[in-house]
Amino acid sequence: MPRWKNEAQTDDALQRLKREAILKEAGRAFSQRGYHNTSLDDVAATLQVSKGTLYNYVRDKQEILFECHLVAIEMGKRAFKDGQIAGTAAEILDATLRRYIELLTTEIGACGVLMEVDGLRAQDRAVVTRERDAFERNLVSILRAGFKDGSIRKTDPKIAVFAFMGTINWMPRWYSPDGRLSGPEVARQLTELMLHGLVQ
Amino acid sequence: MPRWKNEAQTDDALQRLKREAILKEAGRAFSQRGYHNTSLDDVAATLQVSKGTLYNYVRDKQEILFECHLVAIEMGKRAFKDGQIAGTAAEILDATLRRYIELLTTEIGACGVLMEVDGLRAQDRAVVTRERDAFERNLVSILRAGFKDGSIRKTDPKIAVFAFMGTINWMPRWYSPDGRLSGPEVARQLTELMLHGLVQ
Amino acid sequence: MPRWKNEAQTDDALQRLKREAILKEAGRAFSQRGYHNTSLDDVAATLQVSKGTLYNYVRDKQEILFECHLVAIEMGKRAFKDGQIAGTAAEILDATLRRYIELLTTEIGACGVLMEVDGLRAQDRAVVTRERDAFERNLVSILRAGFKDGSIRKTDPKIAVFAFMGTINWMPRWYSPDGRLSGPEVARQLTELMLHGLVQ
Amino acid sequence: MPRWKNEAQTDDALQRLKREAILKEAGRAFSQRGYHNTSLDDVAATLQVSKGTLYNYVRDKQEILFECHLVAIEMGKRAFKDGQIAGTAAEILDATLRRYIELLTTEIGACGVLMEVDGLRAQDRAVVTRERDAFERNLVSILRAGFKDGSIRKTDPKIAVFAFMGTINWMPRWYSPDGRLSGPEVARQLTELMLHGLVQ
DNA sequence: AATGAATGAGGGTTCATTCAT
DNA sequence: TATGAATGAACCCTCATTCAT
Repeated sequence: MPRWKNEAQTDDALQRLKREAILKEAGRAFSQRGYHNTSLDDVAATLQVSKGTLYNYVRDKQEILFECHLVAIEMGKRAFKDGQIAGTAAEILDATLRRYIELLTTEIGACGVLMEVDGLRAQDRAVVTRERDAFERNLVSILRAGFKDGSIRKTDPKIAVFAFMGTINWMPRWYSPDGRLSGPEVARQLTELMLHGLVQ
Repeated sequence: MPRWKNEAQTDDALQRLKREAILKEAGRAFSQRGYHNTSLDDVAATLQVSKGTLYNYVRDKQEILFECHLVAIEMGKRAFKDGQIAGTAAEILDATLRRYIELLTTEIGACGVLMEVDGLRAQDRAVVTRERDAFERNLVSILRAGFKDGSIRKTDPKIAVFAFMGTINWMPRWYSPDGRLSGPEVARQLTELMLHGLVQ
Repeated sequence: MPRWKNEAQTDDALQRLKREAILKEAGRAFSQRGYHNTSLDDVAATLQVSKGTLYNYVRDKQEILFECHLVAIEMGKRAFKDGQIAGTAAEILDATLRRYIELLTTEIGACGVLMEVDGLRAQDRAVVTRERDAFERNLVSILRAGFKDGSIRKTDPKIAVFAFMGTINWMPRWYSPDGRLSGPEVARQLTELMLHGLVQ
Repeated sequence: MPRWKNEAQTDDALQRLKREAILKEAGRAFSQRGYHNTSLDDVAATLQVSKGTLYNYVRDKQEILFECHLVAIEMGKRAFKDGQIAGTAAEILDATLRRYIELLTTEIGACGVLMEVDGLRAQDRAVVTRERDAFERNLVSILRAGFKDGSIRKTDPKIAVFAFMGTINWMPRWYSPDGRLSGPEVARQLTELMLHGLVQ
């Protein structure tokens, strides 16, 4: 008689809810301790469920990892959509990054696994790599637009993207939903840092 | 008859060279694939040596990890020393970060393990944590000095440090010594990004 | 579908029974072939179980060893309690030793590891050493009482205790529950030998 | 340039001396810490010799063990010879056991391995078993003679022999040449205990 | 659907043994 | 002969995964 954190009405919705609970908790644990430092025993224990039960909802550990990547990928796509405002490239970049970080903070578990690519099944890895490349290309596009419209300083766009990704992927190591700063606040500050730097 | 990549003159130097070769290759592998994704079999195979041989030079896997941390820590200390130039806090920060990145690029393997703290022996972890905290406090100090002398914009110093660390720790995932950009060039660009941002 | 030698009614009792079965078989093997000559593969194979299964019931090999020691220690304490009869020191010694041997023969596996102290975890070794010293001191006390009440010949008490311990610790090498002599019979004969010697 | 404890004149004698030094030290270590708890690294280190050097003098670790057994076996034979005095069976037994213990104390290392039979090569084990059986049969013969001539109480002779062996084989765990009691003194006391017991 | 026992592959570590120098 | 580096087999232990109930 497991104790799932959430309850739902229909049988089908219940199914999905349980699966989500597993993905969420696993993602959280992966983010904090790392994928390989987290055993499914840990995850099951936190959910007050037996380990075997997990396999009723997910195929294997790799699938969990893949799903976490998908969540982050989805957020990236969403951020680009929401960032399509009218304005200079710099303003679009600002809106996009801020939105991305805001979304990540709502489910911090998902994005802490972005560095875990080797753990993925080959075919899943292909998907993730493709999406991540697309994400980075999109960022580069915004940068190039900024070079053109003069709103962004000319720098090596790849380096800039790497700096973004590093800053963002490092978040799970220090951000906590219960911490001093709210998600949107963190998003605001990080984005400002990345766009305007420290020197005045 | 193993084939070590490097050769040396004296016996003693050879010993040290082999140990360094192991640390270097292991660090490189840890950086690229993660600590837990890298078996000592892999490391040994790359060095064309049997796994048992590794144990003539290192005590265990945890020691390798610790040594990698030590290298990065040493680089951090060195960066602070070399960054003690005359000038504003912003100039000092610039010099320090740039130097730090320059050093890291010379031995990129070492810094990719900075996120692997759980794998360390308890006593080693204490050392690493203490040093990392000192490193971050030092950065915060520079920032505060910059707030005072007016050379640095007032921002949350902790967030800024987290942004730095993320940017830097992400480097092993994309930087390659054989790549398009040299270490110093990467150092210059990343530092400029962090200090001056993207918006002009 | 492993085949445990014993079956039990309740689930909980089954758990304990399996653990006991492991400890018993391991103790038996340790006694006959020595701690280091016995791999957990051997133990698992004898129990017709995979090696991994053992770890559902015991933490590690050292714990098994420690538990064996505990059994023997417990028997020693029990022997002293049961030996507290009214009578001369010689009679008490006789009752105590006989009881000790009787108990040991009921679980011969346990006492064959008494010489394996180096394999123990440091903290467990401290316990075992403390208890063994207490056991030997108790025996010496009985001897000294015998010197006083005249029931025991004056001899070096430490040597006498060493002789006891040797005689007893050697038992696993020759005693078998299925052998010619029953446990109590062996206890009677050994005790008489130790107390009265061979010469008439 | 190894440092052997002993020096010798001829080349051949030197050879044998070195071999003996290895056997002695190994036997000592085996006795104190057990066969499997002693690595050849330990032995080599104590002799201030490299591990590889050992293999110039002994075939392998098993041979060392076998040689230790042989030494003890030889002592047993010698004890029987020297114990062939005129007198009752009890007196012969006394002389034999005392002599045996005296001899063992001169090279305490050798006898501490008597319980390590599983480590032996099959063919060596056959030799050792045969000799040990002969030794025990010889003791039983003396006992039976004592039953006849009335000098020894009628007891189960096998049990008595097991008691002897246990007492003797346990010696390496507590006897030290530098200890409070000399070898002959220990021999005297142990023998008296075994023959006359504790009760007066 | 939930359980938890069982499994087996994989990795870290030790150490006896070999071998080129 | 002495060395010590290298090897590989053996063992302990973890953990993702399966399966009978």
